[in-house]
Amino acid sequence: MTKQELKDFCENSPLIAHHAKFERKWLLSRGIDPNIIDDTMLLAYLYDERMPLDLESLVLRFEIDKPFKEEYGLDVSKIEGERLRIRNTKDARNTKVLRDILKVKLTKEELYVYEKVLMPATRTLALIENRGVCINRQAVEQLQVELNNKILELDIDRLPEVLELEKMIGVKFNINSYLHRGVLIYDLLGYTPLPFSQAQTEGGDPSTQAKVLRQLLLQRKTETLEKLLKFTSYTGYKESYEGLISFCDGCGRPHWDTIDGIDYIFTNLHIGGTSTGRIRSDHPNMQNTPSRDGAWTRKVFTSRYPKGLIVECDYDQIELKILAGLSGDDKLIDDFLSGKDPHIEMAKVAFNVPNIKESDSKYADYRFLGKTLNYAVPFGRGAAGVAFDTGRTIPEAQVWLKRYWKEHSKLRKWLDNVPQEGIVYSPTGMKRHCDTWTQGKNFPIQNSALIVLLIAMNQVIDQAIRLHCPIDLCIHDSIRFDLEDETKLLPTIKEFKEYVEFKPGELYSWLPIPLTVTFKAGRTWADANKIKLTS
DNA sequence: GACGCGTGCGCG
DNA sequence: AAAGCGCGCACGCGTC
Repeated sequence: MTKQELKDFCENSPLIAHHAKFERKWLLSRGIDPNIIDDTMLLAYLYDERMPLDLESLVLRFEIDKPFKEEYGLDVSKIEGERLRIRNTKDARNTKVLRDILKVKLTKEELYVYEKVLMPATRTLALIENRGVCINRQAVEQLQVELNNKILELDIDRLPEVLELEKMIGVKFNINSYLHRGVLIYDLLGYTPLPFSQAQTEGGDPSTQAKVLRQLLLQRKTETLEKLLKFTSYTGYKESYEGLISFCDGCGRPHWDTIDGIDYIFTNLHIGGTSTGRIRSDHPNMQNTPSRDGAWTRKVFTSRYPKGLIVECDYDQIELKILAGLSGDDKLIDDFLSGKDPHIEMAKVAFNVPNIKESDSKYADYRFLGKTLNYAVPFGRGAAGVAFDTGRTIPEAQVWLKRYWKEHSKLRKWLDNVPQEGIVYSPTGMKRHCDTWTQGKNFPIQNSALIVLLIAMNQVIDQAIRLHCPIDLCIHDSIRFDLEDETKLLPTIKEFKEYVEFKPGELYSWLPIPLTVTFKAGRTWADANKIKLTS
């Protein structure tokens, strides 16, 4: 078969795949855009998100075929010739049977979201993965030196309590050992453990996580604890970037490559495998690159083009808007429609700072804390948790929570009516088998937001390529682009907006709030907030 | 020496 | 009665 014949066949015949994104990646990188109409991996995921999704497990689970003692369990790349042909024929037949079995098991709503959103998304994600994320290798090496210097400057080994600890245990202090940290903080530095369950480990010991240590620091400042906090975050970044640039993943595939002298990271974006429908990223995980305190380390990610810009498109408080729409909570909806910032509104009441202004030096910190509460309290964070987050006492938090729920009575009512366990449906048509009530409350929200992102990306992906501004990453509620020509920034995002923003009721009939985005752009990912364009 | 689990940390 | 949810990854620690 010639390449042209393969192209004609793949683009004109209706194909069934198991793992369509994977097949598409290979074909798309060779200029073939296959006409895949079904993906048994996605169908199985929609049927039961807890199931193992590999073909062999599914074929056995639905009793389609007996296990092949010799063939299955064997790496396909190690099978050759006639045996490979037999194996592939069996796989193809089993995939078709599996498709027919699964399709009748799904509801009309599930099939709708499958056909209209998830199947097209396998193509979108394949195109994104094939692009790769540009990274400056020299900058990474420089960053490692920078972080090393910061770590050395802290001079942890010379701190009196660390010396004492080493004398006590007879080995070198190890920041990664929770036993070492526990003894150092609670025994040698003499800090009193916080009285919150959130400040304890699963085993009941006082936790040594940074969040707890920051609370302890508010009570009593010590040089050792301050340095310890910095030390953990610096070593964290260092390890994170070391992982990023290590040549191979666990399966021996390179996940970064040099093409025409430019380095790229090729992450995997998985559409299945999460309980809520969210996209996962692994080998390496690009969805957890530092963006808060360590945002400056993102300077190693640059545009692949000499005159290019990294452009980021973030949805404005999408999950909170969906929560407002689904619950019909008047207070939340009014806040959004009157243009108030719900996070700073939350901070004003929760921290008792009604007059905080944007010019205040603590404004950003308060807004961030308000945001954590906005995404925690509705989903079940209680008085103890809120007290822990805000540094208030539990009785204070109880009073405040009571007021919050009184103001958001409709939200409360909606949340109380979510099924306590078992199958929970999202308005998108997808379902989840929930173990706890809090999972049930969270699922429709995360899932509805995810579907918005997928629809937006499906709509914008081809335009983005056409306008020389391809998508190269997505992180839950944001889409990352790499713009070739910086002078085209304004017209490009103006066109993108048409595809990614939605009017009230346009996507979800129950959502009376517009879904808007904020575009940010910059020379590197670290300064992709220098140019900011809001609706 | 390999493995599972717990802990902690990065992100949304 | 009390409870945030969703991920991936690296490391320590204990077990086999």
